[in-house]
Amino acid sequence: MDKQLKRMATMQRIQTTGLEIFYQKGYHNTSIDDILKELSLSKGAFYYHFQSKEEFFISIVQNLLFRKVYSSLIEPIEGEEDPLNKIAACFDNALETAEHNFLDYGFVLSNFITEFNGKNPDIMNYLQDILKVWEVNLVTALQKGKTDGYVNRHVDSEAVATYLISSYIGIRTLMVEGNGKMLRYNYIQQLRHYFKLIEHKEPA
Amino acid sequence: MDKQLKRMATMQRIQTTGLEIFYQKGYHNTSIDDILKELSLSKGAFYYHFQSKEEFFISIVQNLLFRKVYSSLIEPIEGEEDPLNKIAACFDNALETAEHNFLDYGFVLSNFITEFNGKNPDIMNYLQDILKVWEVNLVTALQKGKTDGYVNRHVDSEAVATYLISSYIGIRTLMVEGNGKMLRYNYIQQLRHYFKLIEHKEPA
DNA sequence: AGGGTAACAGACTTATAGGTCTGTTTATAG
DNA sequence: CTATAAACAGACCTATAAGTCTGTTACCCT
Repeated sequence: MDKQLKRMATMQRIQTTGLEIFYQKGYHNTSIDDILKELSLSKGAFYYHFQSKEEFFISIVQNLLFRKVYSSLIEPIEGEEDPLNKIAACFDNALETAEHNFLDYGFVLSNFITEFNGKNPDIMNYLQDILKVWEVNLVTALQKGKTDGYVNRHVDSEAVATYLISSYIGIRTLMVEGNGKMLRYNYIQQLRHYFKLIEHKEPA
Repeated sequence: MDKQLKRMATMQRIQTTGLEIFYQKGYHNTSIDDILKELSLSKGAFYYHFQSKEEFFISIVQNLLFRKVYSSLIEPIEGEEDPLNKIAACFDNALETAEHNFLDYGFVLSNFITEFNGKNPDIMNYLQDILKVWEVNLVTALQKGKTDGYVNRHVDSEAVATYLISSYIGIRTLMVEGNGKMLRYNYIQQLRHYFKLIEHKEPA
């Protein structure tokens, strides 16, 4: 009984620091030993729990990465009214977290997408699934915003979602260079500016 | 006399296919042998011309990468009137090129920034220099647009530039997943939408 | 024409990284 | 308490990749 728990605990431990180091150094630039060293674990332990480096990474994507993106970028918007303000607040919040990281490595998801594109279609699918969920959720929120009178009925929800995701991925990529505060401020300013165009306007 | 030319030609050859493969597979995932194999050249040739893999990569960044970004994203806007339309056309053009690549690997510059962030400050500087040139050029174009009566005087040029670069980096990252046509269409649509807000409005 | 050097070939060295395998510890069941 | 299997340790194997070094070819200069 307790064995199962211990097993899960160890796997979680390895996955957690695995994601951390993969995020910092990239998949190809990280060795299994790098992760094991951090945990003071042995090769035997690792390969007892995971079949290979690739299978290990996929398990991280499905478990930790998805939840990470979901809790920070999807859940805060889901089901809420006034989607535009919610999205802006959610993005601002996520960027604030990034800004206060001493050394920021960008948006985890897009980093991996960049790294695996054209190299590993299998992993790419798992990563793009997360993107899809995000996009669908944004579109749903925008559509709901229309019926609730927050979003102009003439806007193309899918196009807006694409544009939002693009800009977010981009600003997170730019923020790695350091002056995150300025970038965040400018970005949110323009985002809110952009939202003025697509929000519902009361007929005068 | 001719020696010098031959030297330059060979170096160019190695650099060109080097950039190609680094772009496709990433820096850490490409070996010198991968490049040499493509060229049917030997280790001796490579290390005769370049000191190390890193120095080789930096030479590529300074020579080829800068020119690539410059000619496709900076030069078409430089000095032109009506900056907003020019920028939209320029972006659309760049995205069209990407769209028609059978297998797209994203925006070269941001790919490398993602890969080297936190790992090699030296290389990062060279990469960010290119970004800086791009940003400065966009800001200049927007400012000029103000005096020429194309851009609203109240817009924050630097914030707009940041926003533009972000969205472009993001859309290029997204386009790797395949349906580039739809993404490009949606993106440009929203971009032009956004531009309506910051363009100069004639007082009624 | 031939000596000398630039340009290149390719075997070799060394380090690292993914993965295997055998042995040892630990914990639970009977 | 002990047999047994899970959980882990760590030496080992093998492949690859960066970089070195010696030898060879090609071209220029006098």
